[in-house]
Amino acid sequence: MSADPSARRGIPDATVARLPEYLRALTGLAERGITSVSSEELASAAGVRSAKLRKDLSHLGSYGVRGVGYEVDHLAYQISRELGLTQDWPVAIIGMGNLGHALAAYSGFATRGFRVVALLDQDAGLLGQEIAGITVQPMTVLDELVAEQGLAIGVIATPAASAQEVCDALVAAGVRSILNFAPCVLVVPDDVDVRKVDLSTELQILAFHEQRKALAAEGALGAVALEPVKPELNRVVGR
Amino acid sequence: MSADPSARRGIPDATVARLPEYLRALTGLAERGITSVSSEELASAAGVRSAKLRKDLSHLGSYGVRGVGYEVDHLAYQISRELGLTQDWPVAIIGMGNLGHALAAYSGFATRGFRVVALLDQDAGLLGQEIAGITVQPMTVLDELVAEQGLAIGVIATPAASAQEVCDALVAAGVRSILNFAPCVLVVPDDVDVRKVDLSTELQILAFHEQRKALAAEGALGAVALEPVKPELNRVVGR
DNA sequence: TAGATTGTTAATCGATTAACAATC
DNA sequence: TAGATTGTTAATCGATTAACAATC
Repeated sequence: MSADPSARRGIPDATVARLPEYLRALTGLAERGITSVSSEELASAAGVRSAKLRKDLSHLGSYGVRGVGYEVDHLAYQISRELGLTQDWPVAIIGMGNLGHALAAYSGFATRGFRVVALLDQDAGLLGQEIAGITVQPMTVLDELVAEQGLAIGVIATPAASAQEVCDALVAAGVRSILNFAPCVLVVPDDVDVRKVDLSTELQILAFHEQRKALAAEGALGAVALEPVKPELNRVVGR
Repeated sequence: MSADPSARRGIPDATVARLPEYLRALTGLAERGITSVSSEELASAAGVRSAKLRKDLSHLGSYGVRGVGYEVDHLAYQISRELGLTQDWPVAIIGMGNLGHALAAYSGFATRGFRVVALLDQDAGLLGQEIAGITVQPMTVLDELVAEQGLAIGVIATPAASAQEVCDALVAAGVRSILNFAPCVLVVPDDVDVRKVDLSTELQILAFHEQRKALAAEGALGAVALEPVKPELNRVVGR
């Protein structure tokens, strides 16, 4: 609404969801030694239109220079700060099955201010085992993790059947941000945020569009062009 | 627009994205022996408001009975059909690192009409190895998979550096639906759909909201209630 | 100054919500 | 018929887009 940084409140959800992609694009440019970028170039690297990018960035403040563009390092820093990535976020992963294993070993977490401080499992058989250099602990250490390590984010990688129970334990310990990989709806208090990643759901959405394309190819839908696409770098369906 | 099923075209993206969740909720009800459900009950199980559910379902047709509700099995079938899940979808996973391993072993794919028909990797060292009962093959078999197995969906689980190359190979072979786990933007032709799952992005969005909550708790944002929440079962941020 | 590009405006589009007439 | 619940309407809200004035 205003260029005054103190007046920026309520960044739209849709904008927040795109900031990480902008940040990644900027990091890539910086690695290639590029120090300045226009909204057109950055938008192209992030797979969006330039108007959308400028609108998004306008919610953070006025960090560009008219006629010139954006300074890569400065904009990257501002986005990092807005996302809260200038601080360190301790993360716990619960559920050490195949997915939990993969998440524990995933280096992408560490790259952006996230630090896996604990791996937990309800299965006593896994306790003490070491995964990606971290010892698997029981759920009972949650209170301690919150109090002593400042744990604020929990990642649920358990089967659906135990996800709600694990979620309840996280909430009881004071964790208010949860990333849920279990294919189920979690019931939480209002002040707890849940984001869900569901592999099967993503495939089902793809299948819907794939089916449409197959039907269109067969001509079953007549001569109507099914999706009059606009030119865009990365055609992302849905969302 | 109309209850005539032949007139239903262009189901909104937001609706399509929720259909898998409705389907899952219905499956759960069916397993518990429940044969009939109201929009209020089903919405609650799926974590949305009943008005939204009814609006969503109205795009598929008129499958409820006023004063009574929906027949669980029938509605589940209609949603399955709409999503294209009454047919079998062959899927190939490319990139057999930690994540690829986990995806190959993930049983959630098989439950809903998806069948992993191939595991591929560019690394010759992995070829011939067996993962989750499937032999790892080279990228060169792609053409054959499309021609003989009807492969239509590819899952990219490679590092970001090779994702575009793998994507190009998939597109060249005729795959038009891609689920991308690599943290990068893929450039594809207009008729190819890409959905992206990015673990790090999800955490960054959580961090943004977590930071806001921490600031609010400190009182740094004054006495203003930060997010006047509406009562909803599952509080999901963003999207 | 002339050229370039931002930040903002205003129009458009799509999604959500509450309310209720239709109807079982 | 009375009670319940759907499917639809209309209002509201939020996101996208194109165009351009501001300004480096």
